[in-house]
Amino acid sequence: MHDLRRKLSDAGLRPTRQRLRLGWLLFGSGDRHVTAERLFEEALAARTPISLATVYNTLNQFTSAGLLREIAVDGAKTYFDTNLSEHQHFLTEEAQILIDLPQQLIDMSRLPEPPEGMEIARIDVVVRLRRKKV
Amino acid sequence: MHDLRRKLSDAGLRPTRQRLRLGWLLFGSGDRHVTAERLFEEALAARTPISLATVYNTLNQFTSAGLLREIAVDGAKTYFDTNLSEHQHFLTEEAQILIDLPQQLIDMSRLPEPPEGMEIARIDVVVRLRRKKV
DNA sequence: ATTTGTGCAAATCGTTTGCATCTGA
DNA sequence: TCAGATGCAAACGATTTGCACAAAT
Repeated sequence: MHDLRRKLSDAGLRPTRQRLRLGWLLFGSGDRHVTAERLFEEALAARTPISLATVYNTLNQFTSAGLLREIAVDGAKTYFDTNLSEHQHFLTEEAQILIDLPQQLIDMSRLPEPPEGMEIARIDVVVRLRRKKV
Repeated sequence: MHDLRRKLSDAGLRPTRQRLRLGWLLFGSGDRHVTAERLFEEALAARTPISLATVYNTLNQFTSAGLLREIAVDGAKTYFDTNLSEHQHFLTEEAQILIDLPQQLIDMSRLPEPPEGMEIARIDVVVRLRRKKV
């Protein structure tokens, strides 16, 4: 509880009602992958009066404060991940659900040389799944 | 030239003026990474009367016909790749330019077991680059 | 003649923003 | 008190779609 207030103020964010609520939903129960829309619905279901715009703003603020990580999945929607460690994802095509991959897939020893003057910022890996046809 | 007409009709697509033009721009000069907007500008520059909607439609048709591959980069824009082989990309953050990676990054021997009833459809890897700070 | 493609403008979808109003330190 | 947050609605940018017209088989 107080960790959360702490977490927010350490990040330079005022612990407002809605930020505490969203923080609680996000960080209260292990690793999570959420979209803005989803989190908005959860907040409403939890009787937290909040606007979708605030959910978007909050997710972005949490992300630049380093409390969340944005996940690069193509398509329209943006996902946010509470698991900040280096890891990758399964993505199920229909349900659009993300699952953490159990291990590193990248062979770091074979990382390519980036072009002159550039460095590697991040490597995104998404393993797309489809329903197995029988 | 006739390859292209051939390519289109093999794919069940009528070789119309605009499809031939776009096909020519796309497949006429090695591997390419394009957005709809970009290809639209090129077509106009090449004095091909075409509408942006048709460019979108055509890119999607080419993709479902297996002539193009969609690249999963997060963010708003969708990229299409004429290189159909298994490969990955560098992405420069500001310029939003894609570059083919010289080699496979994925350690295929360590591919994870997909969840029950699912199979791996595709693995997307994007190596994000940033300008090296001096 | 029939089917398929094209162009335009309007519609959609996720996300952002401007601005007036509220709220927490 | 007063900077910073919130909510709403309008703005946005990429993409899709509905429909009348045009072109290909």
